[in-house]
Amino acid sequence: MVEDRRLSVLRAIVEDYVATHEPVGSRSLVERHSLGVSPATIRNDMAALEDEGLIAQPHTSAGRVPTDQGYRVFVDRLSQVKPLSGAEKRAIGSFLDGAVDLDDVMLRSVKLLSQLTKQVALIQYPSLTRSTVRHLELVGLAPTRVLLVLIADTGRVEQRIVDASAPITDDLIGRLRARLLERVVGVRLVDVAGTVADVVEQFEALDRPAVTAIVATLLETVVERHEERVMLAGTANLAAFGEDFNGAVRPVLEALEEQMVLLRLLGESRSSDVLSVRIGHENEVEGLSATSVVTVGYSRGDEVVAQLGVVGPTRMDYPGTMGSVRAVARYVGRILTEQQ
Amino acid sequence: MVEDRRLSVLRAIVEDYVATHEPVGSRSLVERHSLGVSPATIRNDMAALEDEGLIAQPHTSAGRVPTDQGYRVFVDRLSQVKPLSGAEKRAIGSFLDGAVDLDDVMLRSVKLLSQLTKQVALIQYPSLTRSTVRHLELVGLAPTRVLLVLIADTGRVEQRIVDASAPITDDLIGRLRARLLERVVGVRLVDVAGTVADVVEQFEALDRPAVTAIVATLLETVVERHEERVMLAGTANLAAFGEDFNGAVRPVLEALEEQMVLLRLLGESRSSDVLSVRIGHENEVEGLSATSVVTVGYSRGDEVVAQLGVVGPTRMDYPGTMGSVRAVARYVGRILTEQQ
DNA sequence: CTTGGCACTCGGTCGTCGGGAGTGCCAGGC
DNA sequence: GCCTGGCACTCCCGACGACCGAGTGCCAAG
Repeated sequence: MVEDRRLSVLRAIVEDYVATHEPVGSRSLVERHSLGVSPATIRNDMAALEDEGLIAQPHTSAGRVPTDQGYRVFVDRLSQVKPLSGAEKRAIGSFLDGAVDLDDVMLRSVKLLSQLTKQVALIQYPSLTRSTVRHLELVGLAPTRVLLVLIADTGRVEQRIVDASAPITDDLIGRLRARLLERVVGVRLVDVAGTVADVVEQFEALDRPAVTAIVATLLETVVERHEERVMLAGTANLAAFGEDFNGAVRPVLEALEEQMVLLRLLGESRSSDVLSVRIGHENEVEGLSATSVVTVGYSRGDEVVAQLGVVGPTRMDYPGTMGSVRAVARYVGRILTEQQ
Repeated sequence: MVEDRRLSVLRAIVEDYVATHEPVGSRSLVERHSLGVSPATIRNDMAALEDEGLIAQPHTSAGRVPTDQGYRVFVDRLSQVKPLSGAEKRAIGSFLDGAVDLDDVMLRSVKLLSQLTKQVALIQYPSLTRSTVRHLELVGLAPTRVLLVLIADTGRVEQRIVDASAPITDDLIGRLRARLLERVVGVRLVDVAGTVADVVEQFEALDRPAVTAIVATLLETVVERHEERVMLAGTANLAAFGEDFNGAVRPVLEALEEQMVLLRLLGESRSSDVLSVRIGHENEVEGLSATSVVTVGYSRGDEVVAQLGVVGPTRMDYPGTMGSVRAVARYVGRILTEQQ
């Protein structure tokens, strides 16, 4: 009973702090929430919550502020994901429809998410490794140069210029193309290495240098995790976080410019379609210890193909953010699935 | 003679202000530069420069700061582009080599430029409209869906999913592909509309809906200025500008997130390979009136195909920035040209 | 366990006050 | 005519101190 009220107090503190961005005191707490007890009682509860490490005071005798642990408890036990309003859902639908290709879907989704949440949004491209090859094309560019284009069934197109440093005739390109096509179309990318292994041997010694170069590039394209590309939007919203935590903008921007960091952020909860929330120091990425990251996987068909999410200040509106992230993930999944 | 000294004073003020970020007074000016006259004389010159609108004082009785016009004069008449050091040139070379495709070249270049200048760098993709079609591919995805891939001789690949809402057989795809190939390969993109105009007529009535949809998408792809894509890097450096002009970070970030704005920034000096410098209010883009934009065209062969440049605070190191921008543009041009 | 009372802490704001940097002007010198 | 040293003036900035108010912790009583 008492324990319950304490948690209510914690919830109230989180909500007020998120709304006002100011440490919240016992008096304003009883005024804004009908807790049915006096400020003095609240103070006792607060002292207890502080002992548990869920809230803290910036300075002696100032209001309380939730700690990372406090947010953790709030997210795990005290809040529910807030579903979007009908208007918001319609906005999502109309915003995402009309995307012309995969890049466009990614771009629109990430912009939308940043606008909905007023935070920085990220989206990872659908995984290539799990998908299959839909088509492969070789185009001669110069005597020794070939453009290799690989089209996956996710709609993703990868292109590479191969410099074979050995002459490549159009005839050779044609034969190699045909041979490769019969070996890779419909094959999962991860399996391509196996199916093309003996292709080189099937060509005359004279052609082998060129063929080897092209096949090697193909394998690179397939193996290198090119699905690990991340798109970003809403960095302007960082300035708004900054109101309070100014100066911390720089490390955040730096972290966000590093693809590797973004991948770690999204990757930590890989291949799960359950909302993941990492709060403050729970993030292992340096420079993002004052931010929280909310991510979720999105699917194509019934398989989770990548992650999307947002980065924001720890004092964010978790229920709302989680609702938006989940909703956008579902819409993206729907679009990818339909676009099969 | 006197006029000359005044300009020297202006140059000294710009250099000191850029170095220190603080208003510069008459005394420190004579100390740091061997002007051969007394502070009082400098004060007279400063008063004259102020009358001409080239410098200003933030408050009565503070040092002077260059105005946008002052920077203008500095750039036009008082400074020379600073060539890069040998080490820097080598760094550029090794950094840009090893790019695997066009996207990679763009990405590496823009990152490099942002690191060299410690500012925000932009690069525009090579213009598609001026280039020719190298290859075109149609890939059937679903009964009514086709993936259209267009490869330009710049190395640029455009992809579109076409939903014909009419069945498309593999046979039809094959015939259409062959027909289109003979009409578009080697043709300049701007001329494609002309060469494919009568293709639809050559198919049976039954196939026309599908063919029309595909050709329409092809025309869209060609006409829509898809070359107008811009890549960005170094936004973290914005935080460093912010030391002084804090709070102004937000509008800048917002402006930079808008593709249209970036295009205007780069486009204003279109198709010229002469360094363009727009200072402060000379920029028509709202929110960037406290920044300067240095851009230059880069070429493929002997034709200027797009622009690249940087955005930084008006108090930037113009000679150094201009040197870096020009150098990177030359290297990018070289790579694109070799990669013919 | 709750509550009202009370003393205490401490951050933020405001006004005051020199110090210092810098200016503009003036009169004298080259 | 231009340069220069001197001088009074302006004004920003940081330090200092006082005050106010919000908020706390503790205690004794209900």
